[in-house]
Amino acid sequence: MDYQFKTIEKKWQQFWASNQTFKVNNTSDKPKYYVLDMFPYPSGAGLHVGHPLGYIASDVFSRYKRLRGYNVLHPMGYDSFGLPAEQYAIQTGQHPAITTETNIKRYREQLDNIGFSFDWSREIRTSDPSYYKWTQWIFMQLFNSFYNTDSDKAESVDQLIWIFETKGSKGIEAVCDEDVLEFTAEEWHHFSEEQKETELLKYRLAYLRESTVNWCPALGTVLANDEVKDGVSERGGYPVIQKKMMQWSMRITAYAERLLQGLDTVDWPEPLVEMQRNWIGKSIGASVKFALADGSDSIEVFTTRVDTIYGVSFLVLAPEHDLVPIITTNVQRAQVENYIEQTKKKSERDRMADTKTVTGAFTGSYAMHPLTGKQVPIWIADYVLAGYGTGAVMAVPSGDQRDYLFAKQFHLPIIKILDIQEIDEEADSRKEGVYINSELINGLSYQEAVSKLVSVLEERGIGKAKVNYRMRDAIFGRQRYWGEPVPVYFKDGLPKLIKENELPLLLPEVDKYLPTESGEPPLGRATNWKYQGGYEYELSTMPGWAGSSWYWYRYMDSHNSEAFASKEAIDYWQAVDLYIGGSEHATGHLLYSRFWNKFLKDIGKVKEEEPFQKLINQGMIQGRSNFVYRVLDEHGAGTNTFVSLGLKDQYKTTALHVDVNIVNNDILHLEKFRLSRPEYAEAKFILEDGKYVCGHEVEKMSKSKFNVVNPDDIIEQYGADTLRMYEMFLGPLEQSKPWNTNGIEGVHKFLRKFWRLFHDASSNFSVSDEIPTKAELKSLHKIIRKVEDDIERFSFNTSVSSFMICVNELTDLRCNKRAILQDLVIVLSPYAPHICEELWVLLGNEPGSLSYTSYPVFNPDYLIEDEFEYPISFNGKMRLKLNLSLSLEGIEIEQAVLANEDVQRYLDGKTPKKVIVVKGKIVNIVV
RNA sequence: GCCUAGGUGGUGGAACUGGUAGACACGCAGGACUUAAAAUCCUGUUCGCCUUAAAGCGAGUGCGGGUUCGAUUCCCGCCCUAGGUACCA
Repeated sequence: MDYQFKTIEKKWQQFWASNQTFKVNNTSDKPKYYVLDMFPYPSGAGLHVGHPLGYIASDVFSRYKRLRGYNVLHPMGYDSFGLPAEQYAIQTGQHPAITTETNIKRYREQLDNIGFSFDWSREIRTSDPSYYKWTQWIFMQLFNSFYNTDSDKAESVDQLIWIFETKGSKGIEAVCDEDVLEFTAEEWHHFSEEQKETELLKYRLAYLRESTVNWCPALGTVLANDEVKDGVSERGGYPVIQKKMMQWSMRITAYAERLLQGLDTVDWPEPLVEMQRNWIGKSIGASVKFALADGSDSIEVFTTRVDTIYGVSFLVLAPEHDLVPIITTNVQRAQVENYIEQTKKKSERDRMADTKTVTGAFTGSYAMHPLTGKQVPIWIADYVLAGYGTGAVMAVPSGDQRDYLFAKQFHLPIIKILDIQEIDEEADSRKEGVYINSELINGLSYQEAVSKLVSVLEERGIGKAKVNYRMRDAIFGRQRYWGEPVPVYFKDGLPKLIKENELPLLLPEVDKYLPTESGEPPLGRATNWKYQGGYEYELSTMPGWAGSSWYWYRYMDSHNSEAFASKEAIDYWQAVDLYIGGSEHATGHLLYSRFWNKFLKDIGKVKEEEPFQKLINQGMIQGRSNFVYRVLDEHGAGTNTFVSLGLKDQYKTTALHVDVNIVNNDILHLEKFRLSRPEYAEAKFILEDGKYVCGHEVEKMSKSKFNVVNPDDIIEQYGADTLRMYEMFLGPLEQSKPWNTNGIEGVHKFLRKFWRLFHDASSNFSVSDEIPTKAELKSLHKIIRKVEDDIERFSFNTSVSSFMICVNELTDLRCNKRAILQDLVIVLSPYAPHICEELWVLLGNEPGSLSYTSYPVFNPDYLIEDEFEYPISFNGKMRLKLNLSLSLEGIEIEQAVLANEDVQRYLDGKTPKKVIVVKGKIVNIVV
């Protein structure tokens, strides 16, 4: 029989499903191995060929690990809460749950077509109440916890209450808001219930806080940064301003140091670790208080360069800083208010990105320099961000470039503070030389100055050494419908948890998925949605990252109704051994997940400090768009004539995207093009060599660019095994690359050639039991070792090439020996499981046993060589090759090479200056 | 702007630890088989120069420099592209 991939693939997919071949138990004699993919958001567009890349890699790896004797957990599910379904609901009125269900069905069909070895009995969906019940439960634990910096872990708020009751707030070691009260145990007892709750909220890990959001007054809603383009809403183009709002937040900053330390213990790509380090942004410095000149208040700044304090010539506050309205003088008020208005229109990213234009406003007030007592003016500027540090900086123009530009722009003094500083053109941030113009530290070096200053500041109570993190607490509320409801109601304006046995708090029905007329989130539309019939529920929902911050535990025990996963399951599976996903999650999902994981560990629910031991980023598959060129007439209007790429320069044209699915190797299928749209029915073409050649460009894969390639179409034409191998063949897993179906023929041909090894000229199955030759064994053992090495270092593309080489060799050797082919089937099976299952059974093995057989043992004896073809180079340029025995040592090789007449011809009578011999590698002759 | 990664033939890529640049494929060109097509197989294919041919010469891994007997690989500077930048997931 020919290679009938359609029949074979359907057959084995059904076999795996009905026999539950990949169902895995939470107990086994084998060592465990947990392979996890970042689960997908089921979008309406379905899977495109970019999505399965990581899944195929992890599937190859999982299948390989099974062959290596591991009990492999390899699950899949859906991150099914999210904005797109809600946008669609807004437009169509369709309930997001229905859209989501449809999309998931489609995803599942598409995933099934590819032949993954997932254990589908463990499937999860974050939007399913049986799942989000536990997301809400974790929220409740966070609400009920505070971070004890003494024990360095989260502890129960009951514990905190006990401390307050017995000792008051004095000496409390906890991460909390800045405005906490100081009180004695006695005072605490006299607090009203309301005062107590207000105070406790300042310590809870899930708490309410005022934070800035993109507010679109016209739409009456908060927008994601994604939905804001150039300061206006993407939908409708309405103005967007920055507005403060009470929001649920997560005190992730409490975990900053542990999140940083943990990075040293995981096996992640270094760039990703670096991104997380930068995100956490630990900086060691000092906080310094600058008293206002009138003595009414003080401004606290954080600086990493306390040594430059004598170079301070002004202070800069973020425009949002609380003190700004208070200290602004009447003379300056109009100017300051105007500046604040301007700032509100800019997003934080715009403010950071624009370093060219220097803007700011003078408040009219002055602060006192804490050491010299001199007056320094207080300005506001948008390069200072309210959310970072204290929202105020001491400006040192001689040492900081932004301060330098600011000082130049507004004619503020620039004070030189180090003898080596060169500040004619720009700021000089070096820490070398000795200090000048710096009273206490004149003549000292950097190290000496820092320690002296810190002790002086501490002594005088105006500053102290401080560690600052760039990372901010994570906003946890979304003014959206399609997310987990927050299990909180309000009593007397204070948040209270619902009872645990009332979980899940179900998402209520609403008439529309829009904010209410009064600007409340969509949940405000739910009728009769009140706790115990009277209390207001929290109307915002949880963010997208809530459900994905713990999901790997749910897979361990996905049907458990008593706990998010049983203790036994958690103890057995421990951490994820291999996690594959995109690097776009570097600082979002991966940081929040680590945070929740650490929290769950603190409260004794899980064992691991770090949830993902090894992590691999798969690159993004970009689209490869094709273009046709429409000829323009003399008025610049489009005609119905299209000119081929090579001739387009002779005409005035516009490029139009054309569906890549009607283009083959950049040649347009003319009939399909005419049929693609009514207006193209009569299209005329100017061809080159009888063909229409399309232009191409690499862009994001998206519907609007007509460059989306659906895996189903590829599978229909070539089969799942071809798709799997081709995705791996495309290039290194970690690298981003454009999808181009052009090369797929080669992989498909390979599989057919592989199939033919097992069949005679008339397509009958035919293998022999003869003893293999040395050459055949060499070919087999090369591939056994190569695939082993490649999979262990996640270099899947090079394996595919090697398979091709191996099959080419065996074809040349006319090898159809069972002793070779049976092992080759096992080695190839992680990549192309369907064809291998079929051949495995044809070879006389038990159906389904291939997945759990053993990977062949590599024997190096078959690869030993006694000769090597040495490349002989002259001055590093390879000129010829010489076959020499590998038993020869350096000097013998040199003699043999120099004795060669071709070498002598190249030398042309000259004596070589030097001969470099690397045994088994190369000979280089320097002339 | 900042953080991170990448740039090698017409195309995807290989070269794993500083040692033969372009493996393996696609495409293209030529050929075999076939009534024909599909399928399959064979040969060639980095560019330029020279040559009837064999062979030979020169350049070449984004650009400019450096280290080295030898650099796609290491160092310095620059250009371009992609991802992230806290409410897309």
